[in-house]
Amino acid sequence: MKELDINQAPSGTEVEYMEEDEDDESPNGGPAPRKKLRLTKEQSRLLEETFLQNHTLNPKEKETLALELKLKPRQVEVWFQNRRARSKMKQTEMECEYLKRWFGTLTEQNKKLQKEVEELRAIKVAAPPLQSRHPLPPSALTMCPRCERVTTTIHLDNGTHYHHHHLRS
DNA sequence: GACGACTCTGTGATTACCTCA
DNA sequence: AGTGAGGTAATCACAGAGTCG
Repeated sequence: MKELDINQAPSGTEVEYMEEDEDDESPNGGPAPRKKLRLTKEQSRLLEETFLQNHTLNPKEKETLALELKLKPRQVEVWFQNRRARSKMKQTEMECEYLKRWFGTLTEQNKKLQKEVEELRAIKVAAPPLQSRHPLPPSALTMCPRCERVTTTIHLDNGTHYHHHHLRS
């Protein structure tokens, strides 16, 4: 496993520590609490800019960028790992939100279609003699291009035909 | 207002494990 | 088959901002 102390920034860096304490050990001799490094705005900006161009770095690019940022290559590597992971998580969250909304509209559509099915059933029950003389072929159930609803075409004796919901409206 | 305790969020770092050359 | 490099996923740890009594 990689055994690098990445909490120890190279001397003379612009890395901001929250408090100045260069010791590796606490006064009582125990292990020093892990300090959290914060990148400067400029470091973050350059990292971000590089990330937008390419989400992964080859060893040469990593080395060059680390030199430019006055960070260890390992720190640059970690930054890119985290950046990839977190942008993927953000993307997944956005997709999740999208699917939720899509589910909502599909549910709405489903409700409307169920209602239409009920209406069609009602028509079928209300007009059995007409249907018995002129049984509806399956092709009579079509999508109306005008209102984008499922329609039943009703054929009359004089040759005209109507869509049921046009008659009702 | 200012304070301290607490919570939340963002992010640097670590670890375990996986994949591939 | 074994190995090392580099990736992801999960998690830890800390800083800083926000909130509240």
